[in-house]
Amino acid sequence: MNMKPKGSLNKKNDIEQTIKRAALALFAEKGFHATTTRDITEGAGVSKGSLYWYFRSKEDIAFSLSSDMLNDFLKMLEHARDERGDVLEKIDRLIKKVAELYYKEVEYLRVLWKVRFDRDYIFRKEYTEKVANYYTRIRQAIESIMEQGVRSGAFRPHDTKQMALILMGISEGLEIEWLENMEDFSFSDALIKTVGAIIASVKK
Amino acid sequence: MNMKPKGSLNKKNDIEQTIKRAALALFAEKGFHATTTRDITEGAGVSKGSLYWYFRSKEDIAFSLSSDMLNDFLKMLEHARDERGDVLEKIDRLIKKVAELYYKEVEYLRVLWKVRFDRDYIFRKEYTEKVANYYTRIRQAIESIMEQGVRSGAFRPHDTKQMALILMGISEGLEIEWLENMEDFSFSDALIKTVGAIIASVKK
Amino acid sequence: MNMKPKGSLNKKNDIEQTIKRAALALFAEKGFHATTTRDITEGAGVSKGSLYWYFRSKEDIAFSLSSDMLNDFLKMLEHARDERGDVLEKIDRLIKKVAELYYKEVEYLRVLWKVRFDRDYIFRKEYTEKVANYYTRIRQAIESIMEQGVRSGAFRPHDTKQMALILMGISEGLEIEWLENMEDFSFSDALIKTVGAIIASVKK
Amino acid sequence: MNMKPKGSLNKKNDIEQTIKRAALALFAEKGFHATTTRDITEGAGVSKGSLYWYFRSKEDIAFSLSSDMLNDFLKMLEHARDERGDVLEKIDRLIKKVAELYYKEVEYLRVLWKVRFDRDYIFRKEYTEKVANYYTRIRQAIESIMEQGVRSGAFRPHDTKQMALILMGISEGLEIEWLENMEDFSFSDALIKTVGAIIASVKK
DNA sequence: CATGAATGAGTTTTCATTCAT
DNA sequence: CATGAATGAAAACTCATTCAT
Repeated sequence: MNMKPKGSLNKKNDIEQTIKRAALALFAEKGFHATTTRDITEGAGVSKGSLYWYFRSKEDIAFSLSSDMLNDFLKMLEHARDERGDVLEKIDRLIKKVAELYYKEVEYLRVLWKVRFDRDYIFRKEYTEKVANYYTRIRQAIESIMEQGVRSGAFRPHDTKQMALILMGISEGLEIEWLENMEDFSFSDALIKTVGAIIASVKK
Repeated sequence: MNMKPKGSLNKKNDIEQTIKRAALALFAEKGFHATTTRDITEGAGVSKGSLYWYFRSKEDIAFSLSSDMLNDFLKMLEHARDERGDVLEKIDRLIKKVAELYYKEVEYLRVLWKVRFDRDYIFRKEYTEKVANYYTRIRQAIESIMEQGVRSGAFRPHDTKQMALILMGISEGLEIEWLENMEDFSFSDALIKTVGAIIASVKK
Repeated sequence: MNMKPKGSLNKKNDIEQTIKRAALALFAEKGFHATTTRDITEGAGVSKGSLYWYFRSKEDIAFSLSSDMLNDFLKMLEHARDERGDVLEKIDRLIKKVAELYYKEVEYLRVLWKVRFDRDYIFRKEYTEKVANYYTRIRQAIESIMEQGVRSGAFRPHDTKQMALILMGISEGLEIEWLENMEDFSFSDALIKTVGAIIASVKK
Repeated sequence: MNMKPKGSLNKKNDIEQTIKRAALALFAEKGFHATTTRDITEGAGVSKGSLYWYFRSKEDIAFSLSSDMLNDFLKMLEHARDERGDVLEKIDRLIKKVAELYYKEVEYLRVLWKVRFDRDYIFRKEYTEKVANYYTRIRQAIESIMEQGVRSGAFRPHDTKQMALILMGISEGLEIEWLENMEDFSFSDALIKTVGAIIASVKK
């Protein structure tokens, strides 16, 4: 017994993953526009036909990559939100996890940024909305955590939506500076320090 | 009185400016890639030939726009740096001015971001280096101001380069959130609050 | 029997050849500059994409055609050079073969001339050098044959390089006059007569 | 008295000549297509407007240059034809004069060749016919000289048209080789030697 | 006469996507 | 499923020529 029941499925996933890996590296390095489908197929060692068998379009690959990362990130946040325990500790843990994820997935991060301001051009509406949705849910998760803080008495009442946007902004801005000054800038230090200062300002 | 001094000179600048204005709006809306030279010439009401009479390439227009904004921003910072007076007050004034500039020139800001992560693809080396230079000088100006604070005893000694990168990151992150959530997010409030918190953390 | 060995391979060559044939006729008639890629694709009944699948550029097609002809010509000369036997007979045979080739490939000849004096403009360095190389090797082959004549005692010692250039010049000049006065000028007669007279002048 | 009655006319000719000189150098170096009207105006230090005041088109300049050279050449031939005296001496003198002219006007020669095989593309019909006419008259003049030789009993009867085309061809072929191998090829030597050999073959 | 800004038709080339094999 | 040849719309850019000043 013990037959491989999903041989072909695995193979399918293999090729799909190979394509994504190649595209990830290329998008991260050169961006979406500068990367041609030819670059991707050559990088992945597959044919044009295969690329279009597994993905509807170049855009689809980019969306898939973006989605993976945003999904991971969102899950992390929602998990933190749903977790019980002290808000301050929760935030501490979260920051560390976020930094960890970013350090591990720099290429994904790069792709996210390369794509971000051209979203409307790169993705069709269907996708753009999904991406926008991720960002909304990310913000909402952060908002919830801040609300938990307020409810628990750790923070004094404040405009939690505004605070969530600020916290997102901080994280994003530090990401950018980190990606452009990797040698002499520690993202995790900066994030801890900066978020710390902000949180301090709403502490009771 | 009040005669127009030089008809033809004005006309020249007129067309150049018209092209830049049209490109600004288009780049801000659709980004560099999605904007065709045809879009620009139609938007400006000029011919292809005129576009290429005043600019060497589409890239050249984008660079010119980016440059304008970065220049203004850099001047503001360097002016603050060279100004005498209390560091804290200086920073307060600066923040207000920056916010003012951004509110006035949202389109420029948008173009800057639309172009930022594709720089290497959009601009050739010659230009990329110039742009990179602007960012370096911007960081250095911020650094200088922080050093002034340390020397004057307002701040305790700290890694001013890191701090400058953090401050840039904060401003940038808030810009992004502002550009994407304009209705319910006040860039200037957020900037004041966030920078305030960070500065507080290095105050003596 | 007589089956077509490889369908798809043939097809590939078919299109490539069709493009070359169309370009040959057009270049010969109108020259390189007056022929647009559109002319070629329409003439060949293929799409723009196909043209650029088989050739890197319009220039590449012109080079390919030039190369074919120069190659044939060079081979003919080098074969004559390497052949044993009496020099005078060798030259006689060669002249006949050259004339034969030209009569058969008038269009190629025309393209060669249409392209010759704009080489530097039409071809980039990479190609120009290859073309220049052909001409050098052609001259050297002729030179070798003349040296054989001197060594064998058929010709008296003379500047063989100069002689080679003269012989090339004669052939080329007669080609030109022939191409422009085809009705009332026999290239092969003229070549036999003229080369005969020159050869006579170095005979012992 | 002694007023300059044709001041402006001279000036007119001056500019015209300046433009032609600049175009001559450029066409000789880069050819007709690679030379833009901008190159010419910059080379001549005049405005676009001036160029088009003195010449109807770029083509017109090229025609004017070609025409000058062909005219000089034709005059030389027709003068020789009309001159009395021994045919052989006449031919000797002519060859020397032709060589002299070519050595003096290499740039003109280059332009003539750069333009020759693209004539139909560069010149409109009106001009092409004029150029073709020059070549016809050149051939006819040579033909006449050969006929003189036959009539005077110096040459034996032969197809003088064919001979004229051969002589033109020889001259042209040697020109080409000379232009492409100037360092180690003497056009005048080669012409004397080659024409000598041909003429010898029709001598009685 | 002189200027040079303005024109726009026309050119080569790219590249995401398809589909017959 | 896999291949890669074939497609053609679309893009950036050039440049001879004109004409208002």
